[in-house]
Amino acid sequence: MTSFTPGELAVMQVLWEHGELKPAEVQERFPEPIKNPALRSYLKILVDKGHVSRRKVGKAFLYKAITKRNSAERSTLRSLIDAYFDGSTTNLILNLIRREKLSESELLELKRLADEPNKSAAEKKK
Amino acid sequence: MTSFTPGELAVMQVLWEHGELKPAEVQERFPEPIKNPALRSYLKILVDKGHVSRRKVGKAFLYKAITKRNSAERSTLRSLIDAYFDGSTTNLILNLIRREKLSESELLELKRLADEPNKSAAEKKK
DNA sequence: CACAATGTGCAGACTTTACTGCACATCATG
DNA sequence: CATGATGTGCAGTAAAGTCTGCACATTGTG
Repeated sequence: MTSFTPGELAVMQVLWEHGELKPAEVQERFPEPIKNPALRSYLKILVDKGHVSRRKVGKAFLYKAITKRNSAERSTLRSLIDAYFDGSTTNLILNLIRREKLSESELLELKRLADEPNKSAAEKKK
Repeated sequence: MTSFTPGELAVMQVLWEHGELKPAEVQERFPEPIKNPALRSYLKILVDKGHVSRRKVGKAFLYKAITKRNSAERSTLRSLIDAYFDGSTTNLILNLIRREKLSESELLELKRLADEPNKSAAEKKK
């Protein structure tokens, strides 16, 4: 059950996007201003929990995400669906479609996917 | 920005589903076993935050959700979409459709909705 | 009235998150 | 080798979230 606090998630986002970084580099790319020690505190927590690895390069450490973005995304979606959509992904999809005004191309894409579910499933891993 | 802690959310779920309840009734319907004082502690927090109202009936209080399920659902979805789908609801929809194997009837419902977006959009607002 | 059953108010304790501060380590370079 | 820039380790504070304990209030029934 992969779940992150807001602070942890923000750090993971940066690492997912940029790969292997030093603390100061994560700090620069952080969505809001954050002090270096605060940022390092998050990194330590994530390393302790096993979501991030680090290796020494020169005098500093490089940090890298171990937990994949896709995995975190799925487990977050899972709990949202359980909490609000009776555990049914289809309920969520229908709800979103009803709520959203989709552009022409988006509708076409949807119809294409709806028409060819097996094909899209097959090409998931290329 | 409506957001709940796990404990608060569990209480809200019970109230959303069952309407107006006494603490002991919420306790009975709670997803896991929970002691009465712990449960009441959650109720108090939710009342203090304005998400739940209560009124005295006999010697006890009846608790009722003020914040609507729909509203909490939306703001949770919003942060999930911002965190994992570039802020695009359509990205989420496409991702879900690609990931999910849908049944025949679900596909038909999807196609129907995709074909008549204006109708469903029109009857929502106004 | 007495009393058990049911409920309430409230003061906490314990845990997890979120952050701060500072002394010490490494290293290029003048 | 002295120094300043850059990093690290670690202790500690503060606030939020979770949960407990217990004294007191209300009500139905004998």
